[in-house]
Amino acid sequence: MDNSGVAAILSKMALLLEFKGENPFKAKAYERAARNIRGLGEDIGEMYRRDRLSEIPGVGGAIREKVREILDTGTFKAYERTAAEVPPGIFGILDIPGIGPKTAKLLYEKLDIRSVDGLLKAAIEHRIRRLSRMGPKQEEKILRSVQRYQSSGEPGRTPLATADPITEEIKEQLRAFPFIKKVIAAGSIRRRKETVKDIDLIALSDVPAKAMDGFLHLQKVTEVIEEGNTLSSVLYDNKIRVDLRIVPEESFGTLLQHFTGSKEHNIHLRKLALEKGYKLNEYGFTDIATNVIKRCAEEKQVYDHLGLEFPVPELREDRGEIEAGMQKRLPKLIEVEDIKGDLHVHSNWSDGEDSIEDLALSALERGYEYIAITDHSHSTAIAGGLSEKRLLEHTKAVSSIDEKFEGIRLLSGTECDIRPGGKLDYSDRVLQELDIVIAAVHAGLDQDRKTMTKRIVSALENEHVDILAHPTGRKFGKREAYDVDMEKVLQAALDNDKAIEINSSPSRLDLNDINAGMARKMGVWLAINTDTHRLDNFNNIRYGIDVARRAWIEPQDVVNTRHIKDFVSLFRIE
DNA sequence: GCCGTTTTCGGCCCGACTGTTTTCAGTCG
Repeated sequence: MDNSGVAAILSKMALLLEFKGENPFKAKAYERAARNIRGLGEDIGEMYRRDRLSEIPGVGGAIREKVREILDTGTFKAYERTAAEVPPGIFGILDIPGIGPKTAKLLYEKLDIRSVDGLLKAAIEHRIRRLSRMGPKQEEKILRSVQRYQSSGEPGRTPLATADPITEEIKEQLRAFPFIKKVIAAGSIRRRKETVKDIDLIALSDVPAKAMDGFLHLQKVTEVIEEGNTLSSVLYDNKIRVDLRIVPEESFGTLLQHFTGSKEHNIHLRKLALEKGYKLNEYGFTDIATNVIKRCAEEKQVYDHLGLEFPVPELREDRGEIEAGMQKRLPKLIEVEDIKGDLHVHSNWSDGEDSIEDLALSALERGYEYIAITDHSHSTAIAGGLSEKRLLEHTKAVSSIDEKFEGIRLLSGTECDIRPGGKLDYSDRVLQELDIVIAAVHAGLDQDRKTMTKRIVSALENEHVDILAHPTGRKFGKREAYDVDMEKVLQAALDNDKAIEINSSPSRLDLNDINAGMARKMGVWLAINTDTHRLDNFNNIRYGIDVARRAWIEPQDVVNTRHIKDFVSLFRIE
């Protein structure tokens, strides 16, 4: 089982403990352990084998034993015992926004509500309002929340690339109001997380009431979820929840810091503040001895006050950035401008829309020094994969077009299928003619972990392969990553001097931030590519860079930050 | 259940908003 599988069971245990009303700190302990395992840059199974589970923060003696049990048996006895005591539908109920463990417990004990459907029925029949602490408004709120939950399938997270334009649209409208001085996105959007639950905005205004009113009446607001003086929350365009907080100028920095999160980062920061004698909240530092409040207009002052180097938002996940900040050893992260070329580009020779000439021109305009034209191989027939004969014609075409362009080097390449048995789609004789060979899995995705791992590793052992593309195959909303031992794959890449791709396509982002972080720690080369199929796809590089930054990646970790001269010598291209 | 440069026991981040409440519990981030 992989890290997220182990974390999922521990999270469910936390929910069960909360539901049962046990010591809330015990539930929190399970949740914390789950979170840290999920965000671990190492394979949990490997840590178990090396007897290093106790190194994980939040994993003490008891949870360590449970993790061992999960890895050995797929579950643990205490969980099975606890889960057997409650109806399985409880997890669905707890998933509904606004319903927490206390409410779920009340509904179960008093009304025998065991599922989301049962909850809906009880709300319609007005049985909920009669319970203590409930009332008509609560009942109505639950009803709406259930209906929204059922109509959207699940509360769901929105891919960052979908949320970005919506955020810009709202910011633009808010900025048009004369009484709003400044609007900035905080939360997971600012941390550039791959998916976001909601859009967090903070705004400066001298007339908060007017600002809030303007927000609540934006044209595409479909529902007001919460309404307050400093904080309101709406459903925007029936798609995504948007929170707006109006903040005073003198505390802007502290508030921005607070609302950027992550929650885990903030908790750690506040503990640190307490150790130094301050209570930290979104308004500033309160000196516990004197009760004097220090507010920060600039975000950096918050970190300065604690003696920390400033961590960019992408780092704020409590994955070591606070410790590194204390030692002033934060990484100097890669930026979009560091990218000098794109190594994964499709032309109209296969399933791309544009000619090689147009791709070259567009890349040149972006200031790139090189791109590799990597059309599909023949197994991917649905994408117009090239036969060996066509590939050789393709290669000739690339070099003749290359001669026409000054200032950019066109590299001949392929995105070559790794067949189910591990063989490549082209013979070595053909592959050796190419400048860049990308290997990738496109079909036969349901192989078991061992077979898939062996398949990919054998491709990495081929001397002509340069890069492994989209290493886990996941696509948002379409399919999960296939089962593969990422640590073994990365080790094979390291042993054979291959690069691993961070695919910037917004539906892929593969590697993700956790796996990319693992690759970086192991010292594996990375390539950040767009997998362009249409000229404007080149812009997606931003999203690959986001992933890389969240993985603490610096320019020197990435092969395509090299200038052309260094790049061709690194890949031994003539 | 975890954790410790005041602690191996007694804490565990902090506040806004809502609804049902005459002072607060539950949920969320």
